[in-house]
Amino acid sequence: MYTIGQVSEMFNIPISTLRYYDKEGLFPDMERQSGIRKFSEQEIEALRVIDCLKVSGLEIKEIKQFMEWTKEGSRTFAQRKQLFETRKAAVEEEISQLQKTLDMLKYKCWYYDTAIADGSEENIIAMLPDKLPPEIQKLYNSAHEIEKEAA
Amino acid sequence: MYTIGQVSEMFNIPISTLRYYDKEGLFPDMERQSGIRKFSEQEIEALRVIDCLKVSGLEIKEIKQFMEWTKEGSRTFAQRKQLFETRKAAVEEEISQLQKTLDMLKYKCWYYDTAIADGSEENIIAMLPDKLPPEIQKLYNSAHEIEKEAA
DNA sequence: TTAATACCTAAACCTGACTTTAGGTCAAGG
DNA sequence: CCTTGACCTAAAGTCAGGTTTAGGTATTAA
Repeated sequence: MYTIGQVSEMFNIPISTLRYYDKEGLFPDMERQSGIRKFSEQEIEALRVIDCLKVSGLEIKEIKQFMEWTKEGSRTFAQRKQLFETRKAAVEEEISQLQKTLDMLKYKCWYYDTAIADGSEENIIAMLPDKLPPEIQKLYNSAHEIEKEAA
Repeated sequence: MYTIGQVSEMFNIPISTLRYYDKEGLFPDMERQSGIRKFSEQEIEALRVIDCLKVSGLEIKEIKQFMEWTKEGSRTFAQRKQLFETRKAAVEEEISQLQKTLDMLKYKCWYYDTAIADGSEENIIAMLPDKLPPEIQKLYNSAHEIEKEAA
């Protein structure tokens, strides 16, 4: 059993945030001893799930909904599973968005590397939009949503 | 040259957002014809960069800063390159966070699959924290930040 | 005994990124 | 001529997710 201060230290989350989460109903079963919150393993695991769902794009209200399902026992297994499946798909989608962002960033890094070496952007601009070095052209196309044309 | 309405359609961005970006200084060179905004290729490319930097975690103010650098010409190549390098590192970091989130989500999917099949969580709980099936154990460890212990 | 800590609440406040509102200009079509 | 549609501005409003403030309790340490 941990106090709010200990949990705050362990997870590097402000105390005010933990209280806010509690107020929002994210720890529905948390016990208290003369008014003082006692975080058990259950709440610790809840914190990991909260972080996971938050990162996956869920709002606090929706996370609360999930926490309520867990209180309803085996009746809600299917709903909970569905939620995680949906979140998984969302995160996979987000990763692939970030990969595209990364392609743009890599392209821009190359762009400025080259501009610095050349002292100007002129040479690069002359290569646009399809005479870039092959590796760079791939990044450029990905970042500009240019699909390979039919043969 | 495009009107704000055309750009809004092309990129699926609300007109109000485009005006907001303009007001925040994200299109410092945009021309107008009798008060009406004219989006050129320059602003179109700016929009792609805005999206990229936004996704990478930059705030609007910081993106404005970048747009101002581009106006200063070759003098700011190095700063701009540095910015993209930093953003690249940030996005790589975020992707790896999402990978860990994905491990948690996969673990939870397995968890509820199994719980549904068993009709209860008991069997699973009995396997915690280190008697899970090997593949699942990996996900669990990753999601719970458990490093492999020294041999 | 008093002063520092660690905890508590309710309610106000903050921030970023938009969105909405209210009121106005201007060109084309019926 | 007058209405419709696409544009414009300034300013107020919204929303999520916290954070801060103000005031209070309980335990411990000098």
